[in-house]
Amino acid sequence: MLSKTSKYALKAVLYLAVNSDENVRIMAKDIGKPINVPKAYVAKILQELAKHDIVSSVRGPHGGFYLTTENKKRSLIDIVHLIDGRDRLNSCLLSVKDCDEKNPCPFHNLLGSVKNDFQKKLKETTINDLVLDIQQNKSAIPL
Amino acid sequence: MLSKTSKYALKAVLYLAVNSDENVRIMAKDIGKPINVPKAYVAKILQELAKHDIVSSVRGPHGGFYLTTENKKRSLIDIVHLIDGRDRLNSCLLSVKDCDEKNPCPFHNLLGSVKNDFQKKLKETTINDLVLDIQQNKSAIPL
DNA sequence: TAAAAAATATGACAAATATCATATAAAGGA
DNA sequence: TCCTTTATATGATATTTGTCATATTTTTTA
Repeated sequence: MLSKTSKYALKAVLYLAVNSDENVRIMAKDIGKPINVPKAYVAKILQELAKHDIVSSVRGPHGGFYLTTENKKRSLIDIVHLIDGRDRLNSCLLSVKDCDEKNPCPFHNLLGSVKNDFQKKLKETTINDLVLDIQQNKSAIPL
Repeated sequence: MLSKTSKYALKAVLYLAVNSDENVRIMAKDIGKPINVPKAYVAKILQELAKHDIVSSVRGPHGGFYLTTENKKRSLIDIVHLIDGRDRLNSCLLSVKDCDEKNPCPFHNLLGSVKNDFQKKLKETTINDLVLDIQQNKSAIPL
């Protein structure tokens, strides 16, 4: 449902959400370890995220990646859409070509609601929501 | 969530469920087209399914693949487990190492229920259930 | 203004997944 | 018994995805 890359992206963004802000930046090379993602790969992913304004970054000494308050308001689905494309989540779970509500494939009725739930949650949840959960001990880092 | 291969497997099995029985067999080469799966690949998948008794087969003239009434009673999850292995469905959606109910990762609370739903439905639904849906016009082939 | 520190851009390499091809074994019919 | 027809086993190739490396650009600071 989600590619490894977008899982990595979600973890990286959440890590930044918890540990960075406008004044505290984190370098790419320091992010891989705590979230269990190969560090060169996380760097590449962060670059992509920065390019699309999902995370912020500055170069040079004391630079790094960080999340602004604005950044933190984004919905999780933005991240997934950027990395995996919109189709991956939207398409029929069984990849049946002409499957939709009107003409459901046999798996559609069965799994359609699951898929909708999934999308809905990703859509409704912001990065900040997850940070709050962590702060209220409802869930735990490390990732 | 599901590999392409297990989607193909599900489609192939369903196709056989609808179109074959102990006396009516279908050759590998005739299955790919109607379900939109490369025909050499579907053959390979069917062999794997046959080896594990998810579909039945006979060789030689008038041979082919088919589903017995017993075969049709299987749950969909058996197919997925065989092809993708048990871990793929069970593991944390974000692949966080030590994530479980007791120590949920930030995505666990959010998406855990979706995953459970998904598994539950696959577990509870048999091939035959899907066939019935089709016969009652609740859903449609082609795949 | 030069040197150093960081992100950025690009692409090479590796691994996993999907696709295709072919030789072998079994079954049935002549 | 031999030929044909089919599945089976195996492996080669291609594609996609993930991983790693490096040269370039921008920013800061001395």
